[in-house]
Amino acid sequence: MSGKATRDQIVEAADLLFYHQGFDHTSFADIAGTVKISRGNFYYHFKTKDQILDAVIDARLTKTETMLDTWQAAGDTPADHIRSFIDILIVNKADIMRFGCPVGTMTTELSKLGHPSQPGACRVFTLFRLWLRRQFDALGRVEDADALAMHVLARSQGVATLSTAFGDEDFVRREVQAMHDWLASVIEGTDRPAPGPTQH
Amino acid sequence: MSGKATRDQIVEAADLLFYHQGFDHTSFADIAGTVKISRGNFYYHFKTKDQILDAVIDARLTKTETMLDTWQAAGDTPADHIRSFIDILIVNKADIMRFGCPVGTMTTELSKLGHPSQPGACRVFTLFRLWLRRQFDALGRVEDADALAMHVLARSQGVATLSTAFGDEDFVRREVQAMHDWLASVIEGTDRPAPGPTQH
DNA sequence: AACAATTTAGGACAATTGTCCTATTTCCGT
DNA sequence: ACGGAAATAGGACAATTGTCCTAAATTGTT
Repeated sequence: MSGKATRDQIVEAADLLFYHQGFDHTSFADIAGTVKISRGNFYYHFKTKDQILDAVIDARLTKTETMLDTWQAAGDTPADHIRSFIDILIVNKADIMRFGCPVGTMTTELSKLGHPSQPGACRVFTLFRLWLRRQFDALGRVEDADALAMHVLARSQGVATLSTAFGDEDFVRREVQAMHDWLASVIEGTDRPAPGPTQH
Repeated sequence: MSGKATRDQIVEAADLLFYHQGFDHTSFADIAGTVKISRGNFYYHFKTKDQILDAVIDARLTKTETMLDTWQAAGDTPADHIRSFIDILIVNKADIMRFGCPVGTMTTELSKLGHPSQPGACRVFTLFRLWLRRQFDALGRVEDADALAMHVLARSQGVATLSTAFGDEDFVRREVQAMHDWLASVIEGTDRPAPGPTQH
């Protein structure tokens, strides 16, 4: 088999395992088991476990970039783009309720471990942040575009964390709807909107 | 030394280490190192690592219950009580920026590990949830009190996660202010408020 | 002071960890 | 078909893990 293909399989399996079990709790044996490769063969592709982590982060970065580009290229309005981001919570609801947000949980774990790749993992957040910032820019909220982007990120992270804790599907739907309502008030209102959940 | 005192020291040290490094990544050697106790002595107080985890969860439950009772007993208005909760993000800002929220990060980790004590850890969330629910009840928002409580919890969790990722102190202050503004609109408004961040 | 119960220290134990080496197999250009 | 490079398998290695046992030390009571 081509070495590149094996390497990709390792990265893909590690990506999933890091998401499902966490980076620290995932062992070489775990990855080898899913890829069906001997443990010794790892050393040919990656010298250390940290190198696998960096490869996973790189893969996530490019995958996220591609997804955002696709949404952008769909040609909808900036508001539609933001709505697409919010709806990740619905589309990936099953996974998020079991394992949380891949980005948030990994950055938190790496922070606790004091791992040197924490800033790298955080760059995925930055990707979303800058992309959302551009959408709010296009909506005319130039001065507070970054604050609004961070607000959307924070709301999403909070919903993800609590959905993992409680496993309450209705809660997720309710909060997603509240975020959509909030976004609508941001778009229509000339004045700054007051935040909070609406009823449904 | 009395066995009870040693046991308490173990639980206290484990509590901090689980918060700082995560449950899985914390070893008996780590705890023994901070308590200055021989590794063998653990077995007298706790048979397994999971028993230590349960003891830590119990300790957090009673500590949280005490804190909430203290706030309640202060005799302020329900709105003041909710404001006290929101301000945890400011009071514990330094720790939260380094290690995240103790409750959120532990429930997430235990979920990923498929650990049997995950529901136990989640009970700390439930403590906050029911307490917040009572405050919104007292404010007259009886029908949607639980939804409002979950909303406050989610916003706090989101701010905690992103503050750990980015380490942005201003972001925390901004979002806390936005939560206070939102709360004010919930209290004053007869109609259901529209959510979102206000400017400062 | 002597005794029994509680508490502690030190280490054994098998299993697992990440890392690394070497022999073997597979692949591809000639 | 052959030779050299790429890729893989299998295992060695020291270190660490959670668990568990036993002897020694400490404590409190008589």
